[in-house]
Amino acid sequence: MAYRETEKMRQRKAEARQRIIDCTCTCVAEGGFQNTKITRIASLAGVATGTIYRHFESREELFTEVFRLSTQREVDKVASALSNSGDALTRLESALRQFAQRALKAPAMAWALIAEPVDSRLDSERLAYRKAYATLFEQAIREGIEEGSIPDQDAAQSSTCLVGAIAESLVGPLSPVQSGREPADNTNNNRLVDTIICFCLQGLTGTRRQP
Amino acid sequence: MAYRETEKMRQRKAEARQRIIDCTCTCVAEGGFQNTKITRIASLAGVATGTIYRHFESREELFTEVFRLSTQREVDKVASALSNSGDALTRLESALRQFAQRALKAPAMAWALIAEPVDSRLDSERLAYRKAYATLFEQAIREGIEEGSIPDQDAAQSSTCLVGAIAESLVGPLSPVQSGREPADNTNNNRLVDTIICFCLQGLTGTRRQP
DNA sequence: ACAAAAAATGAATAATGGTTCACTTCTTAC
DNA sequence: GTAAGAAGTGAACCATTATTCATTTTTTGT
Repeated sequence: MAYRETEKMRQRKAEARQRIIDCTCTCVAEGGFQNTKITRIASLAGVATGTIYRHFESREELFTEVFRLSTQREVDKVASALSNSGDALTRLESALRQFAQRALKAPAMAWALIAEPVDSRLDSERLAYRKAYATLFEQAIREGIEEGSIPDQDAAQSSTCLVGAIAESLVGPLSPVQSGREPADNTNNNRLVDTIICFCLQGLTGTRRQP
Repeated sequence: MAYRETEKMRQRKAEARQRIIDCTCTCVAEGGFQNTKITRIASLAGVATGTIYRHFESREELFTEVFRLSTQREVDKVASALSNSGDALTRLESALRQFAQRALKAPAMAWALIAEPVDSRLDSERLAYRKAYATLFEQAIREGIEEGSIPDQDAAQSSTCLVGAIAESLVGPLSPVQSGREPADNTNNNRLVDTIICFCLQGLTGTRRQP
């Protein structure tokens, strides 16, 4: 025997893999998945194109991994907002806010995750991502109904509406900057988020609110 | 002079063009835009592939045309619902219902128009399609505010939420049938539509409703 | 130092289906 | 019937990148 994988090599490989993932994220944040070429990732990561395939079955698998990691981070933040103390409605409001605000803070990546045209396999990841949000919201709505802070309703259906209303509202603002559109500032973004949340909470509670 | 285009030829060409469009619709209703091959359209329409290109610049242009025609039909129905008599809120409700119900009645085409992963040029048609709905809803909300049937709010923003909530709610039910999913019946569809509409109208009015 | 084994390389390859275009067929006017 | 011109044909072509794989480089244990 001559070569055995050592801890050092295992670590070096893990680093390369991570670097590939990070550089893919960079590319995606530059121009979405569509425009992300394997050659570009390789050159950014300082490896040969063939090396990518030592770490990932295919471009698609790499993209799936990046999509999952990126969305998991977002979903976790929303889950964390929902796990705070307070009544369900208040926690839900802060979770919805988290969802929208974080997207507007990192618009390029959010656009790729929410609205970029991607091929069908990546699109099914997107469905799962939206479903993950909906499931979290649904649970919170159930709790709200239980404790009385939210009126009785079809929690699964309402949660889907919440995801749709927020995502649709983000599509415009997130779309890659076109000439002649002024860049969104924090103030505008905050007003936008308030308005979306107002609609969503009214939809949930059937009680008039001021944005 | 020898050959001049006659009325007869003009008509024959128009018929061929229409046949190509119709067969494209058929293909799209079978498997979406993605799976629609030029060769299949040609064979269905009884013309050679090259003939398609006598009528349309490219596959993409043909798809764009089909997308526009199909969506226009839907948007027109919604516009027509909005032009009935009655207060704005009532007309809006019937328009939203129209949107959702028609989609569920022709699920394959609706899926292609609303949720199928398509390439970016067709996707911008989809944005325009959603924008067209939103603009119609926005106008009705304005009228509602004016006449007092809807409380004051950001009509543009609310209309976007309406489109998002409905579209997102349709994605699941419209998704190409997977094994193990029972086919939706009218009763279920009607309940689904009622639930969506309830959320939407509560979001608009901030007044509790029963689905 | 050596050889076995793994990892890295990157130029060549492959797959795909939309698109082209040289040719054939059809239409029209005389 | 004829010829000019348009429409129709469909097999061959092309463009694009992800992927492959024969070769080179690196790592490891003795």
